[in-house]
Amino acid sequence: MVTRAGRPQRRTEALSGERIVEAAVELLDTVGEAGLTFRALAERLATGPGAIYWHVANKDVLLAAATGTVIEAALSADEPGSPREKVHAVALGLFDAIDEHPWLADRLAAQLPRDPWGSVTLLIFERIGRQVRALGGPESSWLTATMTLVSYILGAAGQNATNARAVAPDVKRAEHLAATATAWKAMDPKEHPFVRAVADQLAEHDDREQFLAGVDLVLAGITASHPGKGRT
Amino acid sequence: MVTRAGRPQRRTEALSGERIVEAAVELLDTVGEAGLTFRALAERLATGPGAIYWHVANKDVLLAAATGTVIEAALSADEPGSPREKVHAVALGLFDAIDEHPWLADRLAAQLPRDPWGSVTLLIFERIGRQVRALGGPESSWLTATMTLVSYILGAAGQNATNARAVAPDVKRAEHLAATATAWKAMDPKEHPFVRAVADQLAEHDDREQFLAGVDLVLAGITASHPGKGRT
DNA sequence: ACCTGAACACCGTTCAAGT
DNA sequence: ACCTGAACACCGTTCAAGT
Repeated sequence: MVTRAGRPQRRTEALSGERIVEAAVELLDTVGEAGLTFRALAERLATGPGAIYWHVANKDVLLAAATGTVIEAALSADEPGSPREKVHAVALGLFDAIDEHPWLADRLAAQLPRDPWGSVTLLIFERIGRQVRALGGPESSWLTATMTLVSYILGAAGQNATNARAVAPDVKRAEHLAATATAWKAMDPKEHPFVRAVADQLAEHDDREQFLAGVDLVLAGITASHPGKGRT
Repeated sequence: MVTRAGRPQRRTEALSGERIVEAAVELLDTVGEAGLTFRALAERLATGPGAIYWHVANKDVLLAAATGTVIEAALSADEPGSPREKVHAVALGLFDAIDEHPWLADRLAAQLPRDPWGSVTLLIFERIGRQVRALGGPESSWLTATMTLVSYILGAAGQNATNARAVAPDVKRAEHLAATATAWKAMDPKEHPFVRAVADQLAEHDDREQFLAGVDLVLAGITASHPGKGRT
C-alpha cells in the first residue's frame, strides 16, 4: 500500500505497480489515452521507460489495471435501498465514472470482455445480479435479466461518454443538441421520418435522466415478465 | 462505382476512396485492427503509403468509412414483418456483422458516437425508431424507448463480439463456458452468491438466443409502459 | 532485485519531387 | 490531378549493462 499521494520521500519512493497505475490514471485523465506513453509515464515517475516493464508486463495490462482501479473505486459505495435504487446507484456510479474518466469508454466495451468475465466484469455482474434476484422473479430468468441490464448499462454509459467527448469542449452541450435537432428537422421526411419526429425531444433531453429512464425501462421489462411481486 | 473485385485491368485500376476502403475491410477481416497499416494497405494496393492520403484524410476517417460500409451492408435487407420481427432483424444483422468482422466491436462503442449522430448511428436509430413508433405508445415515449433499445443492441453485440474474440480460437466456446461455469461455482458464497447461482445457466446459454432474449426484455419494458396495443 | 537508457522495429503523416 | 518514396517525429518493447 502506498500512502496515497503522500510524502515524496527523499527523491523517489521506489517504483511499484500501484504507483505506476496511479500515475497512468492521472495521465489518462489529463492528456487522454493518446497521451499515455511509456516515455511520458517514465518522465512523470522520474525514471526510464524500461523500468516500468519490470513491474508491468505491457501497455495492455497497464490499461486493464487502470480501468480496474477506477471502476472498483466507483462501485465501492454500497448504500442500502430498494433493488431499483441499488441498480440506479451502480448504474450512476459507472455513468459518472465514465464521464469523469472518458478514456473508460473505450475500455468498457473493448477490454472488460477481452478478459472475459475478468474481475471487473464479475464485480458489476454480481452487484446487478443480486438486485435482479431481489426483484423476485424465477431463478431461470436471472441470467437473461442480469445480462441485459449489464449490457444496457455498459453500452449506454460508454456511448454517452464518447458522445460527450466528441463535442468540442468549448461548445455548450445544449447548443450542440439544438444544432443537431435543427439538422434532424431539416431531413428528408421520406428517408428519416422518425428522426424528424423526435428531433424536439432530443433537444430537450438530459443525458443522465435519459440513461436512468433506460434502466427503468429494462427493469420494467424484467418485472413485466413475472407479474406478482413489487411493481417498481 | 467499382466493379467489385472485378477485372484487374492492366496493372492497377487507379486508386479511389472506395477501393481503399474495400482493401481496408479485407485487411481488417484477415489480420485485425492491428494489421491495418498504411504501409500494408499501400502494398496491397500496389502503391506507396503517401498515395492513400490523397484520397483519405487519415486513419480515423478510413476506419469510419470501413465501419460505415460494413454496417450499411448488414442493414440493407428490409424484410416485412411485425415490429418485433423487424427489430430482431436489425439486431441480428448487427450481431452477425460484428461476429463476422470482430474489429467492429471496438468501433461501435468508440467511433459511432465520435461522429455523434453520424450517418451510421442515424441509420440504426431511424430503423429501430420506426418500429418503436409502430408499437403504438405515446410519442413522448419514443425517444427514450429507441435510445434504450439501440444502446442495448450496440452494447450487447459489441460485448459479445469481444467475448468471442477473447477466447483462443482453438478453444471450443462450449468448453470455455463450461470452464468458466466451474470457476464460478467454486467462488466464495459470501462474496459472489449470485454468480454462483447462475453458473449452471451460463454453461448452457446460447449467445445469440441470449442476445435476442435481451431485445425482447427491452421490448417488454416498452410495451409494459403503455398497456393498450399489441402485446408482443 | 531493481533500474538505466540506448537500440530495434515499427507506426501515422508529410512533402518535395515527379508524371 | 494524381502518385512516389524518402524523411520526420514519434511509438511499444527489449536488453545489455549497471547498482
